[in-house]
Amino acid sequence: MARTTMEDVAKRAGVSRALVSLAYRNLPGVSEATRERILAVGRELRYSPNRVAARLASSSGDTIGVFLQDLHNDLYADVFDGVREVADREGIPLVLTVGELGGNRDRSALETLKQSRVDVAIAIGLLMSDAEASEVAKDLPLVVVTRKIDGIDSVYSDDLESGRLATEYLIRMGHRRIAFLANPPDDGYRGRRDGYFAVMERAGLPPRVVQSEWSREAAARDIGEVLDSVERPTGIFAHNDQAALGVLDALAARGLRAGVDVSVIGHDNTAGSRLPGAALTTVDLHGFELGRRAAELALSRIAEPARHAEDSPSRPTLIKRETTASYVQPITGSPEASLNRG
Amino acid sequence: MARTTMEDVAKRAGVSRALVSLAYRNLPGVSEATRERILAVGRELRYSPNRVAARLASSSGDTIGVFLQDLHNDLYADVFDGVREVADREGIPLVLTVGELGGNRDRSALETLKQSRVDVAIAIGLLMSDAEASEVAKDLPLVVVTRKIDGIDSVYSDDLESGRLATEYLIRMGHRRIAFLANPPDDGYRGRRDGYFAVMERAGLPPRVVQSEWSREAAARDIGEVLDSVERPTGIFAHNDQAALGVLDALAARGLRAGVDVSVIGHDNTAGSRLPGAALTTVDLHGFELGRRAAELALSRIAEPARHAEDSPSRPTLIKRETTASYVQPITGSPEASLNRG
DNA sequence: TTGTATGCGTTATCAT
DNA sequence: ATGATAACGCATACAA
Repeated sequence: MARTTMEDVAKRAGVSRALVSLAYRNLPGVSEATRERILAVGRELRYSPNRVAARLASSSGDTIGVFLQDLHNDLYADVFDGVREVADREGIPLVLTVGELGGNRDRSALETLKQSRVDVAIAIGLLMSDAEASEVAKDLPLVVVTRKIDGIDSVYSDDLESGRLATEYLIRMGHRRIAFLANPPDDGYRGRRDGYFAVMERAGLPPRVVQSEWSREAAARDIGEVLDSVERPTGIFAHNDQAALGVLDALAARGLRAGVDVSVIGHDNTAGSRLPGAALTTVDLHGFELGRRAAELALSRIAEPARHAEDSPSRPTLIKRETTASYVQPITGSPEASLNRG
Repeated sequence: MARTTMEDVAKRAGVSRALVSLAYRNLPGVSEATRERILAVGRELRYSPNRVAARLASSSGDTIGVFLQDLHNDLYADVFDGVREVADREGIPLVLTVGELGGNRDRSALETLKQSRVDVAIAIGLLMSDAEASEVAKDLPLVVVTRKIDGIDSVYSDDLESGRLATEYLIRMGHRRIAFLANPPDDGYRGRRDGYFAVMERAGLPPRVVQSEWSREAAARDIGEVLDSVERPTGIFAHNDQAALGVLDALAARGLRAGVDVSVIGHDNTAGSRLPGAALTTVDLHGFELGRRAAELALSRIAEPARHAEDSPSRPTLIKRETTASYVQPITGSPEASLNRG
């Protein structure tokens, strides 16, 4: 099965291996006639070039590795699409590797990429610490996406701005009790929180952070406790859409209406957020575009391995949908009312 | 950068390459002392084994290729998780390849897998024709998932049963005008439609098929026309969740309420369908489990390359949520009323 | 245009 | 337990 080698084809076609190699790669140096003949023989013998051997022999591998943190997160799929668009354009093969929700697989997945001798790896949604990433980057040129790490090519959306956009919007809508549903406190991924804090402080409002994990279920559970408290927030900014959907779950479970009883903002503008039922207000970080820029950086890294690390930041956009609404002050002396007096 | 080879380590440790190889693979034949020393030297030299070279040299590659039709479809992510669970257990590396919504990439993606010399490929959501797949399978052992092809290992859920489950449920809920929103008429993927037809015929109801494409947007567009017609269906069975969500879009755009004005059933029980807003009634085909079975078949194919192709069918499950409800007969002489007289 | 020789970094066989 | 050496299938610099 796929046992025939270049040698076989060469012999059968009465030429040397070198010619077969050139013929299959559409390189100059072969007359059109012999190329035809070689390919014909190849088909006849069901020859299939061995990429493994090719990559080992070739000095100029030119391969890009891609690490995807989670196949269930649509944002990453968007980013991947962007990466692939430019990889296709350049005719560069992609080698994929997939992580796992908590980030426990980051290390081994990147290790696999390194051992596969990709020239550079695009890491989408990496969770390992900055220090660990820098360590990896010593042996494997990295381009991190949705994140910024000093000394490493970084493609990201301005998370501080995201935090500001979301929080300011809620405040403008009249909300005062605004909670931030936070991701686990790993390195990186602090911008949204910082933006939230900055705006809350400037507005003289008390921040309220709800720690959670990397899953919709955890988000529903953790925000649930807060929803059951007396001082229930009227606005919630979740660190990403998955978490925001968890908030919607928690609201639904309590008979509360998103966009009516509580306003919710997510982050990423993922496919799920666009759902007619969800209609989640969210912050778009333009995943496809991030992917394209990451691939461009990867290419430039291949072309110039020793160049300085580059940053490629961009601005997020607020997408207003139906889970946010103006805060309407309750009629009686409820906790909400007293808050507004303060 | 990752330039040091086994040779370097061997030299530095004062042993032969062979020993280094054995040491790194935890194979017997190396004394514990020298193994330690070798690994120590390896770390010191930042040595990273070259998988490419290893796979070329190794006779027993034992690698599984995985083709994913679409990164945006959560079902495939579930299947992948299942595949990976058993691959991890067996310590077998996975090589990934990603397709494209219409299926235009099926061919080249499988070709890549073949050229990468994987021992067997698990094809998730393949769209190419049975004939084409059989052709590919001549050179690359295949395990197709969510599909059944004669002569090829097939892991699938009984789609005929899915079609029956969904259609019968709608009929039991009192619906009479039930439409099927169909996927493109490729080879394979006919079961749901056939099940729909069978049940409709048995019930003496006129079937109504709405042809569509592989995307949510197309589904919204195509079902939209039907919704605007006079003989609007009261129940809609969509070939998968993506399409069903498109139906929800179309309903929302017309001010119609899913589960009230029109009942909708999807297929796959994908994460999106569980959304609180969507709350889509759907058919679960247990993706994770499909993935595990596919991986098992792949393993058995590696162990016994010449064995006969095997089928691994399973039964789908109806998941009742909120987009379906009993059909309530309109009061006046509307089209609905006249239908029920007939 | 075509052919030859050498190397790529391993694994695996066969000695020692 | 350890070492020398032949594959593995191809790319490539060089010679013809």
